[in-house]
Amino acid sequence: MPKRAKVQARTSCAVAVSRRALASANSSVFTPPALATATSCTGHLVAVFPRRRTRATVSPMSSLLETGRSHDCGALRGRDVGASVVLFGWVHRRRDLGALIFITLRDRFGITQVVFDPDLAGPVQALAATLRGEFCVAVEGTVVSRGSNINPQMPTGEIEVQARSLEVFSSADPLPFNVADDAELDASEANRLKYRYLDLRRPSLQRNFVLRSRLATLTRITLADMGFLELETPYMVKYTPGGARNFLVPSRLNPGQFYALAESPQIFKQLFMVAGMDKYFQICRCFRDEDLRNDRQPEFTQIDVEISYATPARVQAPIEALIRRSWKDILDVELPAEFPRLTWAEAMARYGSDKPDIRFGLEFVDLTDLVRESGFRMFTDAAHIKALCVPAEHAEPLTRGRIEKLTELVKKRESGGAKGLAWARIGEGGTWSSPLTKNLSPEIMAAISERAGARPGSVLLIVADNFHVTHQALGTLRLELRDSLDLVAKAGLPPWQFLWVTDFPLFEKTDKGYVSSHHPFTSPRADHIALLDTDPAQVLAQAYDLVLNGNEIGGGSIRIHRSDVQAKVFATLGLDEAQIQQKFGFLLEAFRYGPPPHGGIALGLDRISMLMAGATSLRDVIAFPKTQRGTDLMTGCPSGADDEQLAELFIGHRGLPTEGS
RNA sequence: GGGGUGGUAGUUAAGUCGGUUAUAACGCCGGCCUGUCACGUCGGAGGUCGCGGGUUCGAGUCCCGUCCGCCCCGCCA
Repeated sequence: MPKRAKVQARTSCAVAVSRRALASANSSVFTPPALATATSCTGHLVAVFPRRRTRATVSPMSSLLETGRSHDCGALRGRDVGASVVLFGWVHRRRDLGALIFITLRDRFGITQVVFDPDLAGPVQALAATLRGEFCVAVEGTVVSRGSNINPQMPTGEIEVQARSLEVFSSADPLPFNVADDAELDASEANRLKYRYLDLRRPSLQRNFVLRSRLATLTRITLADMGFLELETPYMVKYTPGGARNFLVPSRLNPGQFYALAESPQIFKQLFMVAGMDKYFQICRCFRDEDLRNDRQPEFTQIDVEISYATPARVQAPIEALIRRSWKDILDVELPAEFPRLTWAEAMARYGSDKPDIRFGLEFVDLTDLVRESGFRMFTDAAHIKALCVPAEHAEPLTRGRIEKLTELVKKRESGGAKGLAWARIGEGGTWSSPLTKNLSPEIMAAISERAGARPGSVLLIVADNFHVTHQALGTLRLELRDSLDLVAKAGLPPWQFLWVTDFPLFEKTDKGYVSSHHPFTSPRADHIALLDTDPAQVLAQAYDLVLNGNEIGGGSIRIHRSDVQAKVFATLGLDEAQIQQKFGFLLEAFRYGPPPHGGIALGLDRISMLMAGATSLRDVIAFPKTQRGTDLMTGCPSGADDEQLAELFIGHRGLPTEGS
């Protein structure tokens, strides 16, 4: 309250000063004082130093808003010197040298310096002196060369605008954090979210959203050019438990019943295929009531695609084209003509991940057959014995102490829970320095070194356990070494490494039986359909993920269009006929009426934007994101609803924590 | 549900072993300054140390609880 009053005082003082300045000026030079009044017809503060006009019909009363801007704040260059311009924008910085005042004016296109020269601008000067950071203003003036004072750091640094008139659209309270100091982020995450509209003014975030917008536009252009139809699916859909938790929306017209917010348009896009839409896409919001992460928000945006008569290649080709075009147009990066493909089994065997980062080597070396008969208990008991061989040129930092830390890492439950980490440092002449020397014969050690390509100075890191533990532990270790040894930069590969991972298992076995790895509409490989009856765990899916630098940015599959196959999959998942009919009856019914074979994919628009922008959090590419607890600090959402509305929806509180409990 | 980490002026941070008036930078307010560009310079104001309780002669600091931000595991078909 006092703060606001202060600002208003400052502002009205400015009016008085500028009036005084106007009154004291040589009136013969000015148009009548009434024309140079301090408030424009639109109610904005304005100070005008009238130009000598050839046509008296131009009314100086007209606001600069009416005039409109002639350029954005990133447009002017040396070639524009002499031009008369109108700029709108925010006061980025002010440098008040007393008589001479510099203002940098910012909009989303750039920053331009404005100079208020008392010798030339007269009464405008007094108003200019009242400007503060983030005032929203209009400036009218002449583009002049900066002469010997050019600023090579700014695209507009050759020139500046010599102000003739200034109009303050609105003043600004001192900001809760600095918008102009963008390079060094000077705000806490909480404040950034509370004042998101200010955070979004920062040039770096503006760049992210320009990029995101271009990506969305390119998606529409590229896919539409290829004959895809942009179609919409409902957000309010039938609640089907299983999979991600749904947000529920109570139905007033159907008391006690709920819609679910769609966690994906999956079923509807398949029905589009049944409907003959052939090639569909949508830039679509999805909602999942799961815990948040740095790269997971409860609502996020997918580029959703489905095509009829699909094969994996026919889905992947247009996606590759879209990605290639986006990287070319937005980042000016040429991507390879075809992205490499790895089966899931290969990806796991070589990288211990279904989304491997292939920007650096450090692939797993399988030692199982070499050490199985070694007689060493640790190895004879393990189904999978694999190693990472850190090349000599990168291995120097791996001291005993560092290896000790890595051992603790792989023992953690979340990194696989390995029982330990065996290691060996290769010395001159190939001799091992390792706790294993007393357990392994020289022949076996030599054979391991040879297979791993170990040379003097190399370090071997070995995990022996079951499939899951060995691969997860070494996969975690591989990424840790990537970061701590800076392996990506040292590898020197192109910075964008795309990869298709294919042939995922159709099911995962859990305590409660089989669950879909992808979703229950994913088609098994044609040659694996028979296995559905005999060994579901072995069935591979016609599913594919698109991976970029170790991040899953999309996933899709060929769908089941045969009701007999769909029935077998449902049965394997343990659904009985009643459940199937209740959840998916309408889909199976649709499949009775001539469904085309079909398949598709969904790409994560947020994640792709994040990676393209070089951002480290999904929040930096989502305009109004939620906190990790799923709240919006700016609006205070979620919130309670009033009793009247709750009664209308037949909703009461049950088991809600009460105050003080 | 679990693990980690943080919360001190408008903002970002420092604050030692528990001890004098809680410190700095930026921002804000006032003065000076006609070529700055993170302008400079002189001065000033500004604090519920997240909140509640406890230990103590004395708590920003130690203990217990709680709220909130962030990171991770589980979870995300």
